[in-house]
Amino acid sequence: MFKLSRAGEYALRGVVYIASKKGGDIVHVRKIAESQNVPEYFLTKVFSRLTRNGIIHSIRGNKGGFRLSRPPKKISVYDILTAVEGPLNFNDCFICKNSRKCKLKPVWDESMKKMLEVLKKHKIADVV
Amino acid sequence: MFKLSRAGEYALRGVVYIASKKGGDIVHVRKIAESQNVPEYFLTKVFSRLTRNGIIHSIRGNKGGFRLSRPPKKISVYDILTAVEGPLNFNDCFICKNSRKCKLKPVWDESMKKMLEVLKKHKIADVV
DNA sequence: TATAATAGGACAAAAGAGGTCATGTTAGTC
DNA sequence: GACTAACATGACCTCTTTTGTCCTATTATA
Repeated sequence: MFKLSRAGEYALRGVVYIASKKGGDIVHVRKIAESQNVPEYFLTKVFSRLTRNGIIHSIRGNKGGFRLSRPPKKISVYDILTAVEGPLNFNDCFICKNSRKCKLKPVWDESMKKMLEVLKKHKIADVV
Repeated sequence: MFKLSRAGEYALRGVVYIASKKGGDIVHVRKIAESQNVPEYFLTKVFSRLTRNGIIHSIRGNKGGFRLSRPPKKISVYDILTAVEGPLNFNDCFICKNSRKCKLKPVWDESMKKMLEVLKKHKIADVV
């Protein structure tokens, strides 16, 4: 049930990899894919989601690549996962769509909230 | 990513339904399926997992059915989900299988732990 | 013995995840 | 300006997992 998707995993590893490079260094997807032993084309997809969501910045054209769009201490694990997976919306996880007095949903929501708090608290700078 | 499976949802709703009945009352799967508007045969499957894992007790034969195998205040949401989904093992969710000094895994583990604490804390008696 | 319930395996259908590819766009370099 | 090497994106394929159905066996009651 609570499994991290490949996309999420690759995104985290990719961002950590970029963060481990010097400040404004531009990194190619191929380089990352090779170093992390991850399928290149798939990683491209994942990175474009990170780009669209403002986590990383892409430079197109020859000599292009990616760099972080803000310092690692300002990017949380949560930011990356939501960028890749869409909002970790616990309203989707409704238990009793039928009854609005369902008491299970608050439990589920609370558990999600606790989890996300942890993911928000930890920044990429902490895990490089 | 963090979506409750149908199996998990049905299990929770089924157990809550049984708990809402009088003490030792025996309930038929068909009855539950109808009242919860859930596919009967699938619910059968889910319930057999709950039975195997000691959450509910099955009575076979004519006039058979299910009842809780312990009082609702001793059954947590966590118990039910793990019975249905298998252990919510966060070791499966390894991020960097490669490097054992990966700093992402502790973050993931911590977030899982927080979430599961909530699911363990809340008992069926609280949500009936 | 008939009946009505659970047990569980086999299997089909549907959904989702993971991965690949082809084509387009962009910008640096010669 | 042409060439080249990078990202952007949509289409598509494959594989796995989840969800759902059905059939047969087993069990217990009346």
